[in-house]
Amino acid sequence: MKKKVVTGMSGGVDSSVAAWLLKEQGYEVIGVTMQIWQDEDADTVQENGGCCGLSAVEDARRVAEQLGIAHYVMNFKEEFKRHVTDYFAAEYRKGRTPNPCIACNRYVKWEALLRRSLEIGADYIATGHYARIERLSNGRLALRGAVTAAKDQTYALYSLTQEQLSRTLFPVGAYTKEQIRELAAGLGLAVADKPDSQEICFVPDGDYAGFIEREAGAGLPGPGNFVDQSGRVLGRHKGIIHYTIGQRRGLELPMGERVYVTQIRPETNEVVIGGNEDVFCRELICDDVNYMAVEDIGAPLDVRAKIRYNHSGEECRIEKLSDGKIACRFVRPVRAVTPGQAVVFYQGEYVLGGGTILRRGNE
RNA sequence: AGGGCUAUCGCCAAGCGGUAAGGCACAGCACUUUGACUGCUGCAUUCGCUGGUUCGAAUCCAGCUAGCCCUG
Repeated sequence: MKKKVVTGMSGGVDSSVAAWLLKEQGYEVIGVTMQIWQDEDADTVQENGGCCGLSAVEDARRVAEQLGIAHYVMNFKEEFKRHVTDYFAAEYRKGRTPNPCIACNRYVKWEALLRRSLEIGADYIATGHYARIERLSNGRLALRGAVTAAKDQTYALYSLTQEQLSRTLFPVGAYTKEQIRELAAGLGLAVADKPDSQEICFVPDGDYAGFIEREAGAGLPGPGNFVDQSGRVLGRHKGIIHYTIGQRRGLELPMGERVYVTQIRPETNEVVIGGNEDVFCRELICDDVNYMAVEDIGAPLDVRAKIRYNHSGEECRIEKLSDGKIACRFVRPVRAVTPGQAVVFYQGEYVLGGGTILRRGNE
């Protein structure tokens, strides 16, 4: 009997080809487009699409029809609002910098979508992410980097549990982006040339602060002081939610040299400013850890860590602390360790695990 | 109300008679399936104001205005 797989179809090239690949592999494919943000609103439909683009449903439906597979729309607006949108605003309000894609994967795709998929009798869920899943010799399932390192998306998927991994298929992970586009073109899919998505899907204009203001309304932290390391006031800032660690642009501080945000202090509503050298450090602490390639870690381990989505990774030694947090000490200083962002640990091409950055370590 | 100094792009700042450097900020674009970083491009027909000298002035002269400092 054919295994059933629900494929999340965003209307983009990757997930479209993913659905086709699975069908070719003999699965019974059910295309599902998640309704997570706005309603299909013709005048706001953008060309860029995206992992959760606004024109998603229409494109996905057309592809499904072309591929000869079933297609449904599932409403996850509530889950998305609670775990992504609200979380996003709450984090900024606390002076942290969230990664909404990771939250969306963790709570919306691999909790809500997976649960509902299993409920309708599916054996797996699949997406168009560039990653591979492999069974290790220790019996654990782990993510392995995509064949094209440049497109690798394992960073955004580090939080998947063994149970979730055992129910997941990433068919495009074994291909390069070029191959995927060629396959799409060969199939005559209209989305073959659709641009890659970028920016936060629910903030298509890039103005995330404006989004938070519109969504959160009143009660946001207001203007405060820009200060230097020694506490000297350098100017006024527009409110803590407008800044992130390592940021230079938008500060409106003519200091004569380039200056960057080195710290955000929600308690005092201050944003600390410093030179480029001040945004580097060699240690960080993370919590909310998910172990993937291993069940746990004992002795300190030398691994490679990525501290943001587009990060080549840096050698470091990780050590588990008594409270379950992990201290990560880098061989070379890393730039802009940012609370709220994820740190993902790699052993070779495999994801060992990862966590949420809490703060810089004690240097 | 005597004496001195300074007034060049939003901020800082070159320029010293030959036809407005640079940095920061800012804007746009590129890069990017998070926020950032980074890169590229743009950004004073005009030098506090008014006259004068000169072939030619931001650069010299005079007056005015403003700010700073010193002296009753």
